[in-house]
Amino acid sequence: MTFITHKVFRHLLDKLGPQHWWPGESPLEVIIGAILVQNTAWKNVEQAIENLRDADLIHADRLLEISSEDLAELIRPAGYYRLKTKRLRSLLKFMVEEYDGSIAAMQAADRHRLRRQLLAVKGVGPETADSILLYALEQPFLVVDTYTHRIFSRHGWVGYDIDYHQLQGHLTSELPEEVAIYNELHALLVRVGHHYCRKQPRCESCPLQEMLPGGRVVEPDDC
DNA sequence: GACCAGGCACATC
DNA sequence: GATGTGCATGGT
Repeated sequence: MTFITHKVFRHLLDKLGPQHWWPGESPLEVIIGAILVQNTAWKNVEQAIENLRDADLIHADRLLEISSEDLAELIRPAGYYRLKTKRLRSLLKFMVEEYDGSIAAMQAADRHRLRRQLLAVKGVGPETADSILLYALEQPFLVVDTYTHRIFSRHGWVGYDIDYHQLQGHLTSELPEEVAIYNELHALLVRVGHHYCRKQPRCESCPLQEMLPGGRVVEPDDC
């Protein structure tokens, strides 16, 4: 048993320090961000969230009161804005109908049942659900994303064809089930993931390439 | 101008 | 069950 995940976590945390995630000011803002960031650069999401903040719309009930057209216009910078308008509304509707729009009520619910409920909302897949659970509700679910998959498969630590839940299980099986650890690990992987190029099935100069043999620190660099 | 970004649902075979 | 496609803005 090598516990590569634990080694990667220690290495990145030592080298880069805590990332203080999620970049959002309230649980609801995190939830909104989780939808808006789907297949989108965070930079674009920031502008959309700022628009909502400026309009004082970081409130589930107010967001459901305004028209879809108005909401779409506000979140336009995040891309896929018509699609994300629908997804946001269906998620907010779920929260209001099932939990009275209360973050505390969601936190008090059985976390596995809540996860299944979130996955049943159109537009909420496993990564979005886990992002909401971990970063908005502080429940121990590790978020797996394209960077996680790219990093671990490119180094040969897992097979390229591994799916979301297999990868999630592989990673969590080597870690204590703790919110603080899941929080940092995902944040660190996103940070370093930006330096892994999309194509090459194998890359010799990716950031963590030389981590294992010598335990040597490697600067993140383009590959 | 091409390529990419912290996914997901749906169509088609 | 696997594979392909639409969704869209903004930065490099």
